[in-house]
Amino acid sequence: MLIGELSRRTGVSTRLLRYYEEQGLLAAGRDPNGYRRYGDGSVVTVRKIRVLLEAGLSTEVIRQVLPCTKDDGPEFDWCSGIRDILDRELAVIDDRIEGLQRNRGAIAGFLTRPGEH
DNA sequence: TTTCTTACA
DNA sequence: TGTAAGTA
Repeated sequence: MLIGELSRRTGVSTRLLRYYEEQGLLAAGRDPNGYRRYGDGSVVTVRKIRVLLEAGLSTEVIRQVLPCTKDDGPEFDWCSGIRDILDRELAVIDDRIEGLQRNRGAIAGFLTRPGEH
């Protein structure tokens, strides 16, 4: 199928589909006229990419993790060092949460202080 | 009409 | 990401 059909079947814009390819997430063949040609598997690949993206993973992490996903559900077939990569992601998220909690505490403090208005 | 690349908002 | 331009 061409990019337009893949776009309709996945709900992802052609712009993004080309971007995914540029990021090494989605493979595409080429027709003699230069048009990208996709196989049926591309539909599930795009769905997996979306799930992973919604988990907040960067395209770089997805590139490493995608080849180790199972055909059906987006999730994994624990090969290579996927666990380490994902564990590291969890750690950076925890760090962000800590920082946000500090921000929250500071702002909440401003609100509990009697205003001079 | 659809797709392609490049580039700007 | 959307969109414009100029093609094939």
